[in-house]
Amino acid sequence: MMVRRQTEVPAGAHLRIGEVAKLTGLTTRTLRYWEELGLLNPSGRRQSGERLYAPSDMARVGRIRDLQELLGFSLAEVRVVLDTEDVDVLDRVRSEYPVVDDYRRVRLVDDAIEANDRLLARLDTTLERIQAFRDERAVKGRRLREVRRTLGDT
Amino acid sequence: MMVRRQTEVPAGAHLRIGEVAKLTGLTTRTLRYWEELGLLNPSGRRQSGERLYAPSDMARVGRIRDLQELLGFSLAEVRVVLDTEDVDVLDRVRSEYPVVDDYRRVRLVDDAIEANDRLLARLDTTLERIQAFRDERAVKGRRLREVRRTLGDT
DNA sequence: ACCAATGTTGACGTTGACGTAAGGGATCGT
DNA sequence: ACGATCCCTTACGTCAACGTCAACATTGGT
Repeated sequence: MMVRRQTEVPAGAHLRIGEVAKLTGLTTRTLRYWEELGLLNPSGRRQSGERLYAPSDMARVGRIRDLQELLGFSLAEVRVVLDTEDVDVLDRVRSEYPVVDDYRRVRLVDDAIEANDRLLARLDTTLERIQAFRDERAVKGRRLREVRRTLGDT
Repeated sequence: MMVRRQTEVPAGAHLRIGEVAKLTGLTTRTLRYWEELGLLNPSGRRQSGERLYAPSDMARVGRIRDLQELLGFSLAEVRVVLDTEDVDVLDRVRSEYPVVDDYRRVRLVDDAIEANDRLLARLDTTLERIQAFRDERAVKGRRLREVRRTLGDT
C-alpha cells in the first residue's frame, strides 16, 4: 500500500490548474498571469511546485471576472477592490484571537467601508446608465417594428 | 465686411477637433483613431482638410463611449452596433423618396431588429449580473458597519 | 502682417492582458 | 514501468487602443 504524501497542502485544495481552466473557461496562462499580479494565489502547492486550487480560489476567480467584465476594471483596479475585501478574513481571525491590535483594525475596517461605499456608488451609476441605454434601445426596437409593419410582408 | 467662406460645410458642423476633445474629455488622437476605424466620420471638412464636427457627431461620441465603457465592447463590436443603428437614417431617406428598393430595405430592417434584440438581451443579463453584484456589496457594507460597531469608537 | 495656437498626415512607441513556444520535470492510467 | 499527459519556469510574440513625436500647413487674435 502506498503512502499518500500530500505534503503541506491545505484541506480541500486539490484542483490542478488544468481542471480550474476547464471549469472556469480561462486558460492556464491567464491563471498564472493573475497570480503574477498578486490577484489569485492558489491556496496550496505540492513539493513539486504544482499549483493546487481550493473552492475559495474558484470563488475568487468569479469575483475577478465580475469586476473585470461587468465593471470594466483593469486588473490593477481589481486588485485594490479585492484587497479591501480580505478584511473579512481578518475579521474571522479576530473572533478567534480576540483583541490584539484594535487601533489598526479600526483603520482597516474604516478603509474597507469607504472603498465598499465607493464601489457601491459606482455600481449604482453604472446601473442607471445601462438602464437608460436599455430603455433607449427598447424604444428603438418598437420604432423598428413599426417601420417593418409599414413595409408589409415581404 | 468679410466674406464668410465656409466652403462646402454642412450646416451646424463647426466644432474643431480640439473643441470636441475638450467637450468630451477625449484626446484628438482618439477622435482621429475612431475615424480611422470608420466609427466617427466628422460630418464636415474645410478645403484645408480641417475636420468639423456637428452636434450629431457629438451624440455619436456618446454612444460609442457607452458601448465601449458600459458594455465592454471592442471598437470593432461598437462598429457593428452603430452600423445597424444607421438604418434609422435610411428610414428617413425613405419617407422623402418613397419606395425605391423595398426588398433590400426589408432585409435591412429585419437585420436591425434582430441585432437590436440581441443587444437588448445582453443589456438585460448584464443588468441582472450587476444588480446581483450590487446586492452582494450592499450586504457586505452592512456586515462591515456591524463589525465596526463592535470595535467601539476609536 | 505676424506668430502663437491649432490643425494635418505619417510613423513609431507604449501598455495591458494575455498567446505561444521551448526545455525539462512530475503524474497518472494501464 | 513507461509513455502520454500535465505542469513548471522563462521568454519572446501579439493585438487593441491609443500616446507621442516630427515636419509642415492653417487659423485667428492683436
